Amino acid sequence: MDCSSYINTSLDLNIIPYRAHEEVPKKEVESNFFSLGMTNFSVKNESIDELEEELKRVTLENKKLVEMLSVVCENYNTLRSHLMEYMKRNPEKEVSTSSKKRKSESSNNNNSNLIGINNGNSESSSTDEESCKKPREEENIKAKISRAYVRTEVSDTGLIVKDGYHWRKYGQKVTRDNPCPRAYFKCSFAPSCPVKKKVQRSVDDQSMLVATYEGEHNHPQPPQIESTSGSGRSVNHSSVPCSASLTSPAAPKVVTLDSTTSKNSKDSKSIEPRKDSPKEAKVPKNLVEQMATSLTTDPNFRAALVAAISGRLVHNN
DNA sequence: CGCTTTTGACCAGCGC
DNA sequence: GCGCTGGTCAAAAGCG
Ligand SMILES: [Zn+2]
Repeated sequence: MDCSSYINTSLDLNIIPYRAHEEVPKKEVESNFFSLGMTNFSVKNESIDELEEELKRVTLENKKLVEMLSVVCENYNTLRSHLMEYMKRNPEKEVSTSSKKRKSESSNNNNSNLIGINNGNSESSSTDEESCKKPREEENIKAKISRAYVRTEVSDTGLIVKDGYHWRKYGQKVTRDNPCPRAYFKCSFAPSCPVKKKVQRSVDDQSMLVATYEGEHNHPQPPQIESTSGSGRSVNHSSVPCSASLTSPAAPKVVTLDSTTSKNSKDSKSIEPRKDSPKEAKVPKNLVEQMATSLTTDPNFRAALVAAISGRLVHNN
């Protein structure tokens, strides 16, 4: 198991499209390789042991990097949800069908929107097939129902999806088509914020949480520190590491990033997103968070992000 | 002490 | 009308 995990990890690392995080650890790696080469020249037998040792260290670095990646993914998805909210509010004409009935829910299925949220673990992100195919029809974007597939550990029994908002659970039901219970959440800002969400495990993959969001937040995210412990470094929004390919409408298969090895039960069942270990404070994490917060609340930045991502979406189609 | 979670009761569509 | 099912309410319990 571990071996395969390691392999996956390094594979992920190869995919990492951004460089900001790489630089510091990369130096270490390079120096490791360098000393490794030196050793190789001098004694061959012992170099094998050292090789293994260096391999371990490099693997460790890989894990760190993957952790960073997951952090960045989380940040990205937070930003993305902000973006969705913004885009939906922009053409805001039809505020609410205020559909709480099943029939209207099914009728709303047209403009349902799939988004991915990184739960610190693997995540998948996909946008709705139809509404994205025709971004010209801006009116499709104002979908009030979005769906997120979140990958968690099977051992994690909690139905908690960290998306940056505070939720209050108000119900739980076992549905007929799924042995796993479904949890109902309301935004903690209710009733001023009418957003609700349902979270249920996928029938096929018990490690997959399906979160269905209804409505849009009419408030910024609560001052929640969103980086996971340890590796919160800089926030690099320029790349889109977590965007996954679209799902076929019938089979919601999702592409996931394998970062399960990096999150050794650190965040598995706690809503608390941070348990900052003081050791890792070499980097002014608070500064980074401040920057991220100011960015996410800056309408100019959001507008720019909207433009960039919508352009990307158009280009993809 | 205030907030959240739990959990059974209750209510409203829907199919028959 | 009746039963099934999904969604919500609200009192009690739990937690920091
Ligand atoms: Zn809200």
